[in-house]
Amino acid sequence: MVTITDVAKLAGVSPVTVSRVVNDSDYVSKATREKVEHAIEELGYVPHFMARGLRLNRTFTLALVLPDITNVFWTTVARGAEDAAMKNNFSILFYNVDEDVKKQDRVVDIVLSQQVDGVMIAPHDSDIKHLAKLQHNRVPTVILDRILDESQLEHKFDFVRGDSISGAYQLTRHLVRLGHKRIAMVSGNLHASTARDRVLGYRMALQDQAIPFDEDLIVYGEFKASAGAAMTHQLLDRGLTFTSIFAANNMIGMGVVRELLRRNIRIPEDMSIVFYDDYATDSDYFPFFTVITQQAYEIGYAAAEMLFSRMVNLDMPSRTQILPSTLIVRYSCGAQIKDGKSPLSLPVLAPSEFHQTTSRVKPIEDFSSDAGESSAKESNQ
Amino acid sequence: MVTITDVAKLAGVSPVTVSRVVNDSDYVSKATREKVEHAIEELGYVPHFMARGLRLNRTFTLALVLPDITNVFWTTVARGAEDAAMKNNFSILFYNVDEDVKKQDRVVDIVLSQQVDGVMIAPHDSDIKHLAKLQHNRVPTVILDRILDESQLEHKFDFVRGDSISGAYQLTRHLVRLGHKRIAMVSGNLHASTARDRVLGYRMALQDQAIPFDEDLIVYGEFKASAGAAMTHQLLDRGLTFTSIFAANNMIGMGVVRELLRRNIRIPEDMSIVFYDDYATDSDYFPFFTVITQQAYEIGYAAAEMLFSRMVNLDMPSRTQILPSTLIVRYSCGAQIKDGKSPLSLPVLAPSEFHQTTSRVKPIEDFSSDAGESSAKESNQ
DNA sequence: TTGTATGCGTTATCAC
DNA sequence: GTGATAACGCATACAA
Repeated sequence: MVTITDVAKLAGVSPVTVSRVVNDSDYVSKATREKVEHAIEELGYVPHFMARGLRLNRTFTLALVLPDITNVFWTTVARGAEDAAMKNNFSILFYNVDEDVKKQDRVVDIVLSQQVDGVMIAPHDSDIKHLAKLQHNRVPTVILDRILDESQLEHKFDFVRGDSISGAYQLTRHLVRLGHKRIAMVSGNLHASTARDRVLGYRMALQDQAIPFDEDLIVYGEFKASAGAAMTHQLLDRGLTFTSIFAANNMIGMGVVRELLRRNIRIPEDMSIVFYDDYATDSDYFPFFTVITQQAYEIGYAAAEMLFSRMVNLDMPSRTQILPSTLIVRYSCGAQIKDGKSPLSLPVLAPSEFHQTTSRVKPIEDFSSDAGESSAKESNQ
Repeated sequence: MVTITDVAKLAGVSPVTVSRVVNDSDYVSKATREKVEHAIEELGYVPHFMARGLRLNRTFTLALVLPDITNVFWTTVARGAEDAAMKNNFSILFYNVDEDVKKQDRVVDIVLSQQVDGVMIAPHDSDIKHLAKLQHNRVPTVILDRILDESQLEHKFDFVRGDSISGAYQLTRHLVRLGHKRIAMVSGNLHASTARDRVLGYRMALQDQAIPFDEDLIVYGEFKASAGAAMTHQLLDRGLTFTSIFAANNMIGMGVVRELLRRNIRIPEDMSIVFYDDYATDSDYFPFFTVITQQAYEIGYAAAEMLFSRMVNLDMPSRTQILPSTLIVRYSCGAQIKDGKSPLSLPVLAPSEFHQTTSRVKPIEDFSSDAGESSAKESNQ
């Protein structure tokens, strides 16, 4: 590897001078600057971030700790965070923790070891003590998406999140205005404040519209599609009457749809459905479900920016930034039916048909894929 | 920050001994080991990766350079890579380069500065010279998803990708078997080998089925939804006859759907459509489009593993791993119509209605969102 | 089994 | 303007 010393030798100067050129610090005569730049070019020198970091006690790296990058919501948050980071010449280390406290603990330790300059994390509730480690090491930290009970904590965190209560309120009110009185809720795991807040917003909307709350219309589970399907199954088996379902997030919503399809329950003719969180990056291009959409990109972007300002002043008071959500009305509720429009209607299939039609066809074998390449080829996975 | 020396002092040993305990290296008596571990616990010591890395010339970090994390395909690749990395106690730095050569060049430099132990990159074709920097610095590198012309290169890269030719072949053959003879293709940017290969597979399938190839049925553009819509617009305006559209990836596919909807062209009654790449993480939960799906997770996982093996032996011959793709038949082609089944049919709306129905409703203002918090609140974004 | 000395590549400090 | 020196935290070689 080519070091600052190599460059110095070639340019006939001292390493310090090279450093000054690289960092644009102090005064360097135009002549020597050019000599040095030439040498850098010739040798293909790139500064060694670790060495610099060791010296400066900075890594120019942020950590992003998410439940699962596979969810479009988090994906978009990540994109916002990365753009903000890149703009400031920072890199992003990302970790998936799957709403798993153990994984989260482990990742927090790794993040501390990595000496990142800031952490953005959507934490599991029951992990406050471990999160306190971040404070103890004075690592600037922004809590994403969720609320934490900070009563046990010495210092307060910074927060960036959407407004789940208001969002759930809007979504529920929308259903009520369409005439729904029996609205089931397929909720997330209560360890996350978002799940609790969405239930709260739902209840507040019902109350405001003088609709009785029925506890049996709520089911709780993981923020996953499989859980959404399972919860819907459970809900339907209770034999209650309801005309619409509120899915507590996009993954759950997918599961709800799946289970309804399986049971030949049509959307929206037989059952209306709304999601919290949009279900595709650019879902306007394929509009179907009515959703509350959060400003996911902005949440990520704002979180990174909040870290940068925090780095400048570690002792400023803690801040909370709440970004509004937006109701996007599409075809998955009963409204359009009444208006006589032609809604998107999901297919009604017998379970057997369902599996038949979404068959997986084997890849062809009679066809060599590797056209012009002669490199070794493996097919193990 | 608490260092190895602090621990040593508290435990009454030398720093080296602490190092030995932390790294499980050499012999340490049980008694001292316990003393040290106790001290570590008490002080909350975490090893300093940068310092260690400077010494060992390793960072335990991989770089993942993607076009755009916002695309579910890349998201899933990222998840696979992260899981594989985590399993080996490695972290992942991720970068979006948006098919932009400039951004890519910049990121390659950053990645070199970061001294990562390996790089996974889905590169822009016209950037071979810059990619060669990675080889020049002997950074293990895996090329994701694409093929590169390596003729200018001193060394060869490792590759992990799906088989675009075969996949496109299958997708096209599927359409032909359903009776389609005029199949348009909305292709990606030809700088990516995937775009070229998908066109190739498409042409080969046509040829094998003795269907004439019509150059005017292909349009080229970015791998983005907006581009997909624009290309479809362009294609439709040519006034040609065709019964189906092959979208070269999921993003493009979304754009195609959008433009068809805008023009009141029904899917699949008026136009069949297939995508290369699935359009949602768990699209089985919301089955609609017929797609070729790649083993995205496995691609990411395999790429990381390939890096690990490369680290062990930098001089082993270069490898190419090609993962098969799978055709998933759903409702977006003409097949189900002939069978008399009830397909999912996208809504037919006049453009005005379209915008009306997918309206964005303003968030409610008469509702205080911040229930129990007293922290400062900002609303800038 | 444990400790001492040294250096990884960089930059802050101080000297010239 | 430029250079010498020291230090960031850690792990290796070698000594004890």
